[in-house]
Amino acid sequence: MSTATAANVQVKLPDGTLVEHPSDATSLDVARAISEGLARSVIAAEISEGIVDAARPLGELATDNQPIELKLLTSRDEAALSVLRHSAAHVMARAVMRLYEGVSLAFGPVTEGGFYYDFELDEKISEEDFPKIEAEIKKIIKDKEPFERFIVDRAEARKLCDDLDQDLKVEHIDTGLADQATVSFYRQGEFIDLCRGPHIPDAGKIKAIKLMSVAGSHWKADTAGRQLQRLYGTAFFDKKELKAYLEQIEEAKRRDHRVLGKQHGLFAINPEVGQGLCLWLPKGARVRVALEDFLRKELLSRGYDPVYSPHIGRVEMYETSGHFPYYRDSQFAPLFGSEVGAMLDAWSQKLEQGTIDRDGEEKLIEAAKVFGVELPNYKLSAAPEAKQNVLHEWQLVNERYLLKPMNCPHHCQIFKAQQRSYRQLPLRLFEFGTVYRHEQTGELNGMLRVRGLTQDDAHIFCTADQVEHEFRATIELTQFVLRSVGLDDYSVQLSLRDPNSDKYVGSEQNWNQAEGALRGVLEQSGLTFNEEEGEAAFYGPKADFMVRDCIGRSWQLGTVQLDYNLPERFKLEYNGRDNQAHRPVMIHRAPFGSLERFTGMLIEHFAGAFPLWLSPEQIRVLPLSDKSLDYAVAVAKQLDEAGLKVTVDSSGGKVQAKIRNAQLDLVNYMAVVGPKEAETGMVALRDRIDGDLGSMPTAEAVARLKQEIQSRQVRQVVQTSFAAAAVDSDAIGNEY
RNA sequence: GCUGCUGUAGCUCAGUGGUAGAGCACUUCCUUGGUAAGGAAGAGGUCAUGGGUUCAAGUCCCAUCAGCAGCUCCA
Repeated sequence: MSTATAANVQVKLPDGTLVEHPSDATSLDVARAISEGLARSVIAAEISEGIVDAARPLGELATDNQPIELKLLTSRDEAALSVLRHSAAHVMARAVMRLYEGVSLAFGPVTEGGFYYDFELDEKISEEDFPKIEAEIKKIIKDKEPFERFIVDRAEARKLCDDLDQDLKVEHIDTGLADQATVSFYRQGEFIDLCRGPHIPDAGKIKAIKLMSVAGSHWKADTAGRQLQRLYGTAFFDKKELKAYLEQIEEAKRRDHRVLGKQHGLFAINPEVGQGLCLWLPKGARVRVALEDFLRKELLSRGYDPVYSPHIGRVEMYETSGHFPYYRDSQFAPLFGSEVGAMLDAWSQKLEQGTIDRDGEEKLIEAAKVFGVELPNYKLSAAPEAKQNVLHEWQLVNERYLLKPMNCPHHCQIFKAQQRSYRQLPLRLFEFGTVYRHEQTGELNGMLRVRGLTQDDAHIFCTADQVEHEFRATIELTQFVLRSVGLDDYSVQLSLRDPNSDKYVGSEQNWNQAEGALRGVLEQSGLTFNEEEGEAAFYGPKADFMVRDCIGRSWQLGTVQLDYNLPERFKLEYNGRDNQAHRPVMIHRAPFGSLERFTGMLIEHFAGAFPLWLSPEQIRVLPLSDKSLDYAVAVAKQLDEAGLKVTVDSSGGKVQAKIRNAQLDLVNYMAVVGPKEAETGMVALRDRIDGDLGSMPTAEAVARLKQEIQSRQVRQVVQTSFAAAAVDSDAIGNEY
């Protein structure tokens, strides 16, 4: 029985104590009743419905007669950082509006590392303007004005935004918020913004804030829509955390795989070869070979069969799979057996888009004749679809090829190439398959996003009963692979379809079955995973591994995808125990994702200093002087025969210089050899991390290195961690 | 693809409309050494490409190409 009256509310604190306050009291009052110091440090409050302003009257928060379960959030709570940052976005927007004329506000949400606010204004903001904006921000913070929340109905809100000349907000009230009866605003001094909140009690809580960058963006993410300016910033509860964050950014820059890749001769991309086409230089290729050999051996021992497929395939096959029409814009244009092919292709597309008239068609028919192509069945009066069919008939006979954009259709054809029995299932086909995708120029990024990439691809064909076991096995394989390269911090994102979108193919039943199977295995696995609607591939749900590297950045690496659709489209069948034809289920999986992206990520993760088993140069022999060069070469031969990646430094300098160069080249071990070693058949081993290890027989050095390689030991030169950096930006939704 | 910024020696970068620069790397010579830089000399440039303005363009303007950041996208 609650003792709360209409004028009082009961509050239950996390330790279980019950306190009673007047219903117009706020979380700040609750804190004040405990201690003044707590009241000063309260940022926001958490109740069962989510995070709310510490300044909200408790009476508004009570849903029924039950006590409010209230947790006071201070700077120590992770969720409080998002509240702070969103409030910082308001402060920044306020400063910008004070300094510039005609600022139209868009959205100002929290991001992983900070916050941004999108503005529409005529004047271009540049980084040179940051000091004056930051100065204005400091003034606002110094005034310690409170954030005040108020609620109005939609019509009133629309008028308020209109009066404030905030046309983007007006548009949003008319469209995005059309179903809301009332909306909330926050006022801070002269600054009023349509906002769901929550906010910090006053701007004085922002102890460290910095503008980071300015960039273009689009209103509601529509590239055809209005162009906005996006101002990025970050904020923290104290200056030390900001400093640590800025250091992390610097560290990330130092680890940039494009810089390290060039510096250490790992890979190159140049415009003469083509945008997004990666050249693996010898040292980078050695890393790749180590990864490939490792995975190939592992897959062979786990019941996979190696296969190979060509780099091009007929367009019709990709039409069957559904990829060709779906990804038309991000594929390289089809290759044609005849020059007229491209013309017919463009012709067909114009028919589809309705961008051709009778005159144009007649010209094209004439042009086709010039190429010797007669189209007697092409009737000008026919429907566009019928005309397309005529063109398509010609295209069927006169082959069109696509640079292979994915391996799945080929592997489906390999499944089909032989009669299949349930006894052969699961059939696991793997290939380091190189595929080509015409990614937009703006997407390209070193090795991380390229136009030609090699997937460590495999497709498992199995019965519905085997799905769960196979899915579990691929999850385990991925975990094993990640562990082997020293990546231990990861979670899984389960990507599901958006039931309201028409982007997805296949039956409702198949989708439910597939999604249920993935969820079930993940639940049993004990892995932490989150579900994302609308992130699935068009043919099936997927589980992606989100991996955190050693400086706290998150990467999407390995993927496992379930697919009931391609087997259907390719009419794949196996003969069951019942002697009936059955349709197999298909699992797509790639623990690395692509060799390019994975290697690029590893370069950044290890800052270019690969663990011994992946290292392109495991040991370098350093002769003390030319007098010891012959012995050095003999030692190198011994190391090479033992299977180690070894080089000799035959340059003329002093051994100190050779050591320095080897250290800078990130060679794992150095074998210093002089007259003393030559006499006794020894090497003076030096570790790049621990330094001089003393003299030992060459065989002992070999054994030591072989052991480290075999155990795939990961010894990082640089181990850094930045606790303060990342915030889960989904943890709080401050935008409508 | 869109917006903005950038493009000078192999690399990192200086360079005021008036003779193209530095450090590292490279080549040659000297030095022959014991755990993070020995010394000297030399070579290396269509200043991204194409136009334009100007007596004169690496420098100012335009276009193209490429890179970077962000947006959008990622089978």
